[in-house]
Amino acid sequence: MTETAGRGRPRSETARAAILDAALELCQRDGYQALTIKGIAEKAGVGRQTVYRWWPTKEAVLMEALRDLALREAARLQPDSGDTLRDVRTLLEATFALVQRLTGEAIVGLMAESQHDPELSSRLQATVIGPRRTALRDLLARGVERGDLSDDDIALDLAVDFCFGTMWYRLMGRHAPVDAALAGQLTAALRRMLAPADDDARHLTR
Amino acid sequence: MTETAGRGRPRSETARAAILDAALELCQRDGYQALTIKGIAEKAGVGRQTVYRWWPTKEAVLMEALRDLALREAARLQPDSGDTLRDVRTLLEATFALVQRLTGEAIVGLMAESQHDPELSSRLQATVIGPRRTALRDLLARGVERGDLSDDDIALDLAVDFCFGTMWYRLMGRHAPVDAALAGQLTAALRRMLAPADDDARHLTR
Amino acid sequence: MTETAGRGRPRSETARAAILDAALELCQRDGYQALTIKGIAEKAGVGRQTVYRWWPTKEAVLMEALRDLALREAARLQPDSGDTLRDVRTLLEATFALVQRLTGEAIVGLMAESQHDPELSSRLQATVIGPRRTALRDLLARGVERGDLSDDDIALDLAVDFCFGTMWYRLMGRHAPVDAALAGQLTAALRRMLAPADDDARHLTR
Amino acid sequence: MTETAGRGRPRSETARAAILDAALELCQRDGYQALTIKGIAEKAGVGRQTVYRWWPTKEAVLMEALRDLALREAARLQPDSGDTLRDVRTLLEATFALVQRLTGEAIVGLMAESQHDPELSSRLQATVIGPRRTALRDLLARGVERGDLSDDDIALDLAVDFCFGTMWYRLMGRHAPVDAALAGQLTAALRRMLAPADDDARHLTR
DNA sequence: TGTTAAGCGAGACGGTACGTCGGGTCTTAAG
DNA sequence: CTTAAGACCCGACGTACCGTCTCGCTTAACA
Repeated sequence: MTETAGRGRPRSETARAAILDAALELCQRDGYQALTIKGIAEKAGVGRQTVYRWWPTKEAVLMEALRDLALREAARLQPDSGDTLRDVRTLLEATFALVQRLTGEAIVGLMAESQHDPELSSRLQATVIGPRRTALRDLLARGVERGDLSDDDIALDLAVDFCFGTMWYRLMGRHAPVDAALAGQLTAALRRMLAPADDDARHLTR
Repeated sequence: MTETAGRGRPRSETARAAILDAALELCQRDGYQALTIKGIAEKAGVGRQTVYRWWPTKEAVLMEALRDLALREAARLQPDSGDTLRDVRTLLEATFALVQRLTGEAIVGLMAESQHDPELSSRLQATVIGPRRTALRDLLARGVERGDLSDDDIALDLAVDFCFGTMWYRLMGRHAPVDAALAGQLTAALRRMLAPADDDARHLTR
Repeated sequence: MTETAGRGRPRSETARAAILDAALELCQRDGYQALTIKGIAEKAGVGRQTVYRWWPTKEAVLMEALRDLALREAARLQPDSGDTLRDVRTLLEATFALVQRLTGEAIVGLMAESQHDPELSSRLQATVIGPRRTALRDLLARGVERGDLSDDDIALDLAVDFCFGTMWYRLMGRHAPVDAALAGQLTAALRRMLAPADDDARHLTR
Repeated sequence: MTETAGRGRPRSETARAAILDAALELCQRDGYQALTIKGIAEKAGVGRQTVYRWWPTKEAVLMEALRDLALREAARLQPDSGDTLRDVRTLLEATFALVQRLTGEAIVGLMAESQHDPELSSRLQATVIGPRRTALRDLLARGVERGDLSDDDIALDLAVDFCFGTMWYRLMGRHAPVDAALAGQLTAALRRMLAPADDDARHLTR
């Protein structure tokens, strides 16, 4: 359906994969700013035009590489152990591990770039940021339904910002690690923030 | 004291200011990636070499521009109304206003760049991120001393990450505004997170 | 034969010709010292890199332009009318015309430059100076074989220096024209210098 | 008369000499094209403005340096041994030695430059080329008066071109040395060219 | 003897050309 | 009709030198 005709030489899947791999690797090695279409093509052993034929910019190449990665990890986004905060913790740990492993540099660069590129911004949102955000939001909302958490909408959104905001802030500022321990601390803090408004906690809501 | 020799034509303060202004303005107009030393020099009405003479890279120019801004705003960093959380809210509002007004783009770009430049990373930390972070941390610590807040160290650091993490996350992702309302919500959430540890909240400290 | 691989976009002959033309024209218009690769590229309507891809310096561009000119004129270098001195005169007239028409400025500049560039010096010798020199030398040598001229080797070399030395000296110093009249005077002087050592001239050889 | 007022600090003769020396030395070391006012000033241990105050261009600096040299050598230009051709030989030997020793590079460069700078051309003529030319011309003319040489004016001018043309041609082309031997050969050739006009040589005068 | 004015070394200033690198487009021959 | 190769035009890079301009400091002649 994506392909119109069956004629002529078919697109090389080898080249596609080599380009995406090269893009991610170079971005991690030399940084987003130093990433170059010429460099990607050379590293991938591919003609420059082969990159331009399929992607308009280096941002698009990175986006596709990240999307491929994200798809492979998507399964872990919807755990359901019955314990909401345990599920939250699992999701955060998976996310932190992924982000540590290979994409921090690329995504921060893309985010910087998206400051002046609304189209990139929305694609980034749709592909990388949004799904994760939604997954966590859904998990929390399920907790509210189950009565595990209070039902304050603003607090729910803020809780998501809290988790991923802290993650990005630390990735960028490097003042503290982004690891399983952080997942634990965040989960614990969420427990307090989102505790059901029962008698014991009445004084907190004020 | 900063100058060793008194000989030769002295540095032009006019040129310095014009360059810093031009850098900030162009960064906001066209984005960090599109910022160019050539562009800065032309906008400032200055020879290109005059930029290179004093700053090695566009990052350095931006850093100095941000530092100048930060110094001018430094006064607002230590309010003391007697009410810890009111002070926190004041600090956050001031920070959000500043960041909205003119530096978001630049700082996000610098942060992206600092992913592969440890030296830039630490200067960014020392100049822009750290002071604000410390200011908030100190405010919270004072609250602990006064008994307004619980004394959990991890929770304190996490609270700072919460505030500024959310700020950066929203600045980058653009999924929600960074304004006075957010300051209010964050302050309210902090109230719950850092409520003095009474019996009801003992489990949080683990 | 000169090209190894047949792949990739072939070199543009249009660009090559435009560059050589522009170089000669600018050199004549503004002088050798003012000649600039940037200027050549712009005049030729060509990217700067296209010049640098094929020639390392402006000297190399000029050399190739002169060589092309020389090749087109090569035919006139070996006249044979049966009368040696008539042939000499023809050769000199052709050379003077060429040098007047368009290359004086360029060649003098290259010669100045070649004072500190042995490689340029030898290429200049091989391409521009040498062939002309050899052509005249051969003409004179043929005259010696035919008995038209005396066979003194030193005198023969000196005669060549006489003709072309005078040409360059006048081109540089501008104290006298380099024209057909000079060709006649030189030829006449050569007749005396190189007269066969017969009875009438014995006293000249000393 | 050249100086208007006697007030203020007098010009530093030390600086003037250092600049002229530096110019000549750098020109010989790196070539005319690579000669730079900045380089001259630094080599001379002098402020750049001190060069610009007294000379408008590097050409002017070189001209003055050459003029100073020429003045010091002027004495040798008018030998009179009674034997015209011996005097010629002496003049040529002195000239060749001078030119070899230190000025070839500079003068060839200036000549190249003078192709597009009539003012420089005439100053070069007046200072460097002309005097030598005139000296030789006068020597030959004296020979004519004495009856040592034929009185053909064209031949006389051509003889001068012959001597200095050969010198420059060899200096530029480097195909043969410019030394005392050449002075001898040229003198010998002149003897033939300018032999008193007897019957055998009548046809030369046309 | 103190004032004054020009020259001095130093070095920053606004410019321009350098030679390199990457951008994005194009034109080949090979598959 | 895609691929690798690579030339094309364009323009930013960071450097060097241009010629001009301020500095603080001599260094005399004048007052």
